[in-house]
Amino acid sequence: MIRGGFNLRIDLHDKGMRRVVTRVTIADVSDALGLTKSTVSRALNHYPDISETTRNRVKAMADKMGYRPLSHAQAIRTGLVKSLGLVIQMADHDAQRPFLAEFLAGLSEGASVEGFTLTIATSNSADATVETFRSMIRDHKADGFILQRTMINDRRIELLGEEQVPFVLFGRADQPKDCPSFDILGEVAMRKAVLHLVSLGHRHIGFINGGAQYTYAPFRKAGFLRGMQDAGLSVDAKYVSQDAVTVADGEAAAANMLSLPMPPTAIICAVDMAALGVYRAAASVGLVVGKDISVIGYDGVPEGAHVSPPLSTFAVNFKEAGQRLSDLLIRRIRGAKPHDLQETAVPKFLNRGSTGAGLVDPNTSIFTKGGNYEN
Amino acid sequence: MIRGGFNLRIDLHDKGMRRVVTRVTIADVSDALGLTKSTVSRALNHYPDISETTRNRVKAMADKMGYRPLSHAQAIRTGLVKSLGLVIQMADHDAQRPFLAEFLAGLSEGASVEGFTLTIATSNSADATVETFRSMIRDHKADGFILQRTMINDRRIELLGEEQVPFVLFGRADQPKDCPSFDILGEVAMRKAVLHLVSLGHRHIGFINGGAQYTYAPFRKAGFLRGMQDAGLSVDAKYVSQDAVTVADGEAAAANMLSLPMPPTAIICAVDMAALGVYRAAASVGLVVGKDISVIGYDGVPEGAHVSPPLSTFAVNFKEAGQRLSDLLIRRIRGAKPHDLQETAVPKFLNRGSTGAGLVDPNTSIFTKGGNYEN
DNA sequence: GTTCGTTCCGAAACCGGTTTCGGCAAGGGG
DNA sequence: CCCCTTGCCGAAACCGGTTTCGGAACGAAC
Repeated sequence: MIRGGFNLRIDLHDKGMRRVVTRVTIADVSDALGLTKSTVSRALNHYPDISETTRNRVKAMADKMGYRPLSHAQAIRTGLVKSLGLVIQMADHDAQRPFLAEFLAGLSEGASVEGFTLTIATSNSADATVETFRSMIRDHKADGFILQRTMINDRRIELLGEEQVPFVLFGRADQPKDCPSFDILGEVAMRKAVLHLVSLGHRHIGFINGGAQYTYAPFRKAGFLRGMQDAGLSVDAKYVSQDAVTVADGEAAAANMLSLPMPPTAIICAVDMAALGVYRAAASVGLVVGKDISVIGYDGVPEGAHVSPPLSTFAVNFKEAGQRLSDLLIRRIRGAKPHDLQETAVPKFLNRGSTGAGLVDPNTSIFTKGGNYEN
Repeated sequence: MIRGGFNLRIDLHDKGMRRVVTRVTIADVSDALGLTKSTVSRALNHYPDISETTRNRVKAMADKMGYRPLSHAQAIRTGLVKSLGLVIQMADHDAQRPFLAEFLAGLSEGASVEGFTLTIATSNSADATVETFRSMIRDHKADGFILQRTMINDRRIELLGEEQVPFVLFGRADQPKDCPSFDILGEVAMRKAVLHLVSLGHRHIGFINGGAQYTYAPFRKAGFLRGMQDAGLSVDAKYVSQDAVTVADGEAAAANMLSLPMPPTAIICAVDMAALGVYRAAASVGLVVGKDISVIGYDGVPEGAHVSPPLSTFAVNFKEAGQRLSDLLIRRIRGAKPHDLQETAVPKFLNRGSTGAGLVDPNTSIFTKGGNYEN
């Protein structure tokens, strides 16, 4: 069996003399200084029993010689591979897919700041996802994991909890598990959407919620209800629909609402793809979006910018999310308490033209109370 | 400094006795068999100096005990970390972004079959990309790299060549460097697009090429020219445009062509985003796509399915591409010759409605010769 | 002038594997 | 019967780091 790897290279300097060029190791550094490996190691790892003078000499020599510890060599003793794991579960309706690149960019940036890398895997089903996690944990491919698309009764949380592996959620856990997390406050967006429509004169507002298995759904619905309440409007169950994540889902749900005796003049969707379905339902009954009916989505998918009129929606900053998640996870790996590792952000409203005046004179203010959902 | 990592866990079995559960190592296996570590290692790694009997005993015991070698422990001796590297350079116009998930899925699948994982990083510029590669090579984060979006005079190829690091191209190299690669034959698609339009009666066909810095551009243009030649049509330089990768680029290029004395009745775009720009240019001069003017794109971006009429285009199977690339790269890492590691595939035409009859009676055949571009 | 406590570093074990080297036993040829 | 392969495995070094342990040197306290 031949020695592989490209850190062992042949150099053709010295008049054709083949010379094996190997990387500079900790022993090279210690030899150059007349110290031992252990001293150099401790000096570089901030052990307290190394004098400041020695530490400085070591540091100087180390980067003069271009020494960089090999993370997988460190790993075998420390148990830390300096890598963050991400398992991407493929789903056709996944609205996050267009943003995967940005999300990864954020994760990667956040990780590289602390010298971590990103190890990713994909899977095709929930079962496969759990198996992939098991395998990555068993082989210690990462020191911790990022879980996107938090679900209700999430098996990943269960598994990682049992195995005592650090993780961080993109989203919020349904149970009060006190998990490290970063979440976008969809409820704030949904409430804003309601108030925006109300200010345009709408009074009959429908709501099409997203995937029922995700924890975001109850939050977004709560935001919608809160907005309606703040506007002093009552909510009829017929104007509220569930579990629409695709264009077809959205179209069906909207077709239903639009066939009611008193159809809504505006529809808010918890996900953009459903909102694009509303466009189709509207078109098929001869309604012009932005005029006869107002639509507001959530996610900021690129398709929304190319329909007519462009879909007003709430854009999520996935790059920032990724960056924050990496940071939180690394701190978790280093021992921080979950309670100190919970952050949230607010999505940005993109007012692009799919909303128009409602039936009521916009000047008729009906606001009765404030509420703490603002921002 | 405290021992980190989650492979060292506390188990609370045995009536509250805290017991340290450590993973099963090669020494555990050899002890259980009364053999030495070295024998077990060689047995599992197909060394020829181990008897078949012993090898079978070792294998049986190893998976009875659930032994799995730690890849980073192996790495320090073998120099192989069993990981494939991918550096994603972010660019606003990147048409591959919507397909990143599929691409990663393919890469991940292809990698995991051989026990490899995927290590990814992102960068914001060409310079940053090169620096990221340098850093990943220096720290040996991967045994080889996948290079997507092959460019003309690609600095990544240069660097990886110098450093003698295995890599594989998604696309073809401009110079005859004999690199391992997987590529989609855009030229076949472009030729098909021409012949399709010609069969509909079009005689004045414009071509808007994609990013000039990418190696795909000359190929796609060649395919267009070949199609025109095969159809016996001459090509006027005014009907050929370069370097359009965004909607705005495509719109500008199309506006130009449409303002010519004899505007084209059909336009082929090397990238979908440019084709979406053609839609806009057409609309602004009152032309209806699919009727007054035909448009064909390339890539299969999701936005194309949501415009009206849906954009006819060529879809690339990114998942397959990723899977093939992983396979080729792993074989390269294991020593296969670059010459044996070159594959291609053909994109699939999605005839969705953005093309219509041209000015000439479709029954008037003008085909004179075949050519070897078919498929 | 001991004794004791610090400060700081070296020696050596260790992590979990792989690889080299050598040697024992069995078998074949002379 | 001896020698020389050949097959097969053990012993030990090795990979590049980290961590434990112990002790030398020094100053302060008694």
